[in-house]
Amino acid sequence: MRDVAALARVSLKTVSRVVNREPGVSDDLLDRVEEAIRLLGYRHDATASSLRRTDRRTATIGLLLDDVANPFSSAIHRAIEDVARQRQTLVFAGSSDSDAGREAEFVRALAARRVDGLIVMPVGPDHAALLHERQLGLPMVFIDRLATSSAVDSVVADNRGGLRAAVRHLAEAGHQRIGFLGDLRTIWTAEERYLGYVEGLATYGLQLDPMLVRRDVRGVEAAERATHALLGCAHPPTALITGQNLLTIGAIRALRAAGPHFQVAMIGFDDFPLADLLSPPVTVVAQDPVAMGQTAALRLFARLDGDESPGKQLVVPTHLIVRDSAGAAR
Amino acid sequence: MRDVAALARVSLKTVSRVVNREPGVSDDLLDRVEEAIRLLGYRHDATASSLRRTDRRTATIGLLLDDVANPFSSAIHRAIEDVARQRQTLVFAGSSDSDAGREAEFVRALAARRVDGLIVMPVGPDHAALLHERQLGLPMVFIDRLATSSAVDSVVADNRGGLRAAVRHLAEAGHQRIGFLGDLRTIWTAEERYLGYVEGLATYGLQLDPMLVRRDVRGVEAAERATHALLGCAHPPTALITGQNLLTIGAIRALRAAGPHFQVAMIGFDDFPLADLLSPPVTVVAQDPVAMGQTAALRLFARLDGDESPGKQLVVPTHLIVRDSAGAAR
DNA sequence: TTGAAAGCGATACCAG
DNA sequence: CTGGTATCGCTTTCAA
Repeated sequence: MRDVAALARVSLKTVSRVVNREPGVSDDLLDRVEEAIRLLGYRHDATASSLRRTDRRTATIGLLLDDVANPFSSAIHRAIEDVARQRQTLVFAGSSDSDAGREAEFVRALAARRVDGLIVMPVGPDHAALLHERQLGLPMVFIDRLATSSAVDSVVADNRGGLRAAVRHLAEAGHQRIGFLGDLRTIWTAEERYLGYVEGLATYGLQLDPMLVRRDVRGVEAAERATHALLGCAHPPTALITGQNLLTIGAIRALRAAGPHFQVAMIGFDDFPLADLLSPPVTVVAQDPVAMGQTAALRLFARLDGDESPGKQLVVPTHLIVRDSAGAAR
Repeated sequence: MRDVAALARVSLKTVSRVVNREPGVSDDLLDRVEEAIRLLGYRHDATASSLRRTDRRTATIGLLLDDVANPFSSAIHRAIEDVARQRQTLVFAGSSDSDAGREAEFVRALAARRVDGLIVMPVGPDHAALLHERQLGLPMVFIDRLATSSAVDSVVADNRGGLRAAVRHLAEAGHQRIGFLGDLRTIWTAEERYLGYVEGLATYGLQLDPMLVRRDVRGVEAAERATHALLGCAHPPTALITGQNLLTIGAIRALRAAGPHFQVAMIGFDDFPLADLLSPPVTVVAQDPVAMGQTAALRLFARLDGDESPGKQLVVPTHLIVRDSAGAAR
């Protein structure tokens, strides 16, 4: 910038005005500066700029997901990117793999780079480390998992409602023995979905049989094993609800291995591509990751624009997509 | 940092030494400084640090993909993140949507934030804007699409080899009329796969019938329409090769609509989850996005570590996964 | 081992 | 409309 100023024979401040498109620069100087910028291949340094600027904005946000390669997470990521771009904001994305240590490390790294805000899918129920950063002044929105503190907003899916709808659908088809596969119970959504399952059973007059429930199941292969175990027990379920997208896939594999067409009805939580082309097509409780991402990003930017109201808890509806895997009890 | 120095009654430089774990600070002062850091909730400012530091590193890289939500892209993203984390480096991720304007905008934004390097899936054959940034000093690795310049490295899949293998597999099963669906021909991989198809036909003594080829097909729905058109023509193909993951899905939908079990054999380029559970299971040419991402990241970091050799072109193998959708001609 | 002073690239404030 | 000067938070250089 010094070089530009020297070449254009103006002051530093004038170059700064041109670069920031501030009004009140004569056409003559404006041309000279722009010419000098082109000649020297000058590139504005946004980091130095934000250091000196009063608002200290870096036009940068952090996004911490469970795994950027999971389709649910990457759909959220994309939705957030689209909102951020309209604000000329770049997104640092990272994966926690449900590991509190990685979460803490990532948040530290983001804070050190002075991101303007953070959207995070918290790893566990203990938000102390995250809230510590929040108190130090980092605006924060939780996505997919509820905040207990009113210092942060959260955007979550209607997990319980979705599970109740799934139970209802199966109960109305005559199922009495409905199994459930759930992710790590430290994950908020896994707990909520389980509670929705329990509520659903109660609502539709069904017994909760602990033998039909497998929790803390993580990943495709564990789900496959858990489903096999469920099918092999003394009184196997006639229907199965899976509480996460990878668990759904594992259960489908196990049911498929047990017979060419499912002998057991099933409903998955979270829709996935090609669910309608499997045999049978898989009934699911669909979430809306795009709406969740958009909502979270808008909330964060509202905070950056000065919204100081207490933390909101925003719930995005889920809805049952009836395909064919959850037919009548046999 | 000033406050920390004041509270610990030491100089700024001493605090800097403690924060950067430089040797040669007495235990006494070290304790005092660490205590002050804790008391004040001091957070190191990595942006100010890199501004002053001689190497000017920000420990930040940019990653520009076609769409962060595409499973192929997000697998690459994850692999790059894992390599970057070992170097304490954060990743800015973004989607170009195959739009040259968005690509240029994103690269500008990254350059302004002084990323240490860039991994990019170039939108089209014209790399002028990207190479301009490269010349200005931004280390750059192309992923998935070949660089024509020796100033950048590229990591690509063996697209032609994969396509030839697919044609061979179909030819050996007796197919004579093999159709092809390709993405925008401005995309390097789309062109390469088409050329591999043409080469394959020539190698196995088959005629290239332009009526069986549809190019510039973009997205699931367009692929569905193109497949319907292909099936409806005077001499329809007995087998179909799709040149991209979304096109594969569109073709599957169209074939499924035409009959419960594929009347037409097919092979998709790029593997996808559940391909083995469809009816019939889908034979594909699998890429290895994780290896591609790792390789690209390692290449970039090698450059950052001072490797000044001419740009390398690294090819990651593809391999045919034979399932059941590409059986004998009927 | 420790610190004082200069300066990274930019913006803010105020004077002309 | 334009420019000089202080300063953002930190590292570097060099002297003590």
